[in-house]
Amino acid sequence: MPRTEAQNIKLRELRREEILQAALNVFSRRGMVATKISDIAKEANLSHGLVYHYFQSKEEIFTLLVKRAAESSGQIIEKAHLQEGTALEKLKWMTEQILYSLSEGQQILLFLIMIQASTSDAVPEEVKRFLSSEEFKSPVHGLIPLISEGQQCNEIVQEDPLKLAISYYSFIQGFAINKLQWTQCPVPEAEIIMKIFK
Amino acid sequence: MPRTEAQNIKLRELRREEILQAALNVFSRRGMVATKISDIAKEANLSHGLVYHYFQSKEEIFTLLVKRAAESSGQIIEKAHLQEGTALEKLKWMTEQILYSLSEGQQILLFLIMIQASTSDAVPEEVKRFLSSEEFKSPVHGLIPLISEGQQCNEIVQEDPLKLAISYYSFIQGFAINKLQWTQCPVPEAEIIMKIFK
DNA sequence: GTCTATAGGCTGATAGAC
DNA sequence: GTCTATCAGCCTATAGAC
Repeated sequence: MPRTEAQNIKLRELRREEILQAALNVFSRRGMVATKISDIAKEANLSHGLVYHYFQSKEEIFTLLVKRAAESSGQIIEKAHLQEGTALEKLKWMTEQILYSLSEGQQILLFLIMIQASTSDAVPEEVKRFLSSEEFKSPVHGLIPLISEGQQCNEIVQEDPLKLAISYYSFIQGFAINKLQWTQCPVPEAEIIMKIFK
Repeated sequence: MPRTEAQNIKLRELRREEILQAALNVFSRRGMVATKISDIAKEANLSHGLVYHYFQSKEEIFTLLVKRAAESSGQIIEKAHLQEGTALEKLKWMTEQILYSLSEGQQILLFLIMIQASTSDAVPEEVKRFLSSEEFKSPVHGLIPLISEGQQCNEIVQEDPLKLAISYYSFIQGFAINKLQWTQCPVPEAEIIMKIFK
């Protein structure tokens, strides 16, 4: 009995995910340009020709991962807004979530893809367009409303919210990089970084 | 009258510097692999063939720049140690120096080369060897003595010095990246980041 | 010292067998 | 769906003219 159409679509989707996951692993450590299609194929245990059966090009794969990373970083800020408690409590919750997600699993790899995408000139045009489009909201700007809210009820120091947001996000990005360089580096407590708001 | 030998050496050294500077400009934005020798040549206004008259390979140029960046980041920590004042004052002085140097000139480019070198697998073997050699002392470890000193006279909070050093250095690295992404981003005051030590 | 021309190798992408 | 073989283009590095 042949597989139904729905099953075929599902299988195809599964295989695409396998390839995307493999690509994420190699892209995040080697960057887009230095990664060969054959590296991705090897990581996913299939032939390089097959990668092109599922994706049109290396650039398409990279672009998909960048969009996924952007979505993921947008979601955590959204979730923080929806959290119970004061603005400062929401920020602390978010910080704990991020530090935890950076210390386990592959969330950190999405983070690094995002850093690559936004710091390198050698990325597909579509990535550049996406990052400067309305569709993409930078994490720094997503943080500002939360910080301003905290300042209004005097939970957070009266500094330029933009500078605070940049400081906060710098720490997060920098920690992701540190973690990649040195996998077993200890994870600082959320309280340490929260001090910049006090 | 022909140039003396000394003048020739000097001229050669100057031209090498021009090429190194051009390479730093393009490497820092595109990464080593995505940078073509012809990109460097174009940036330095000379032919790609001539680059090979002064350097053996693209990898040699990149490796030289990594070593230069490592030296530069080591120097700032050394200078901080030699500064007058308490440990906390030394740290603040260093933070101001770094934030200033990241907001002007090309110091930031060396910083970014260092980040690339230590986060990417796609770097020359010699860079990997250098970064894991005794010769190279990571900034995080350079900071620990200063932090411990501050803790002994109770200027600095009694937290794991390693976690404090990681937090501090994460912020610095992250800010360098932010600055690259968004050149006109405002520079936070040193006081903001110094709060993590309080 | 500086350039242009080119060799040689690698890789992204495709074609076609199974 | 999956693989292997291959094409075409690009890039590093060299050779050789000026």
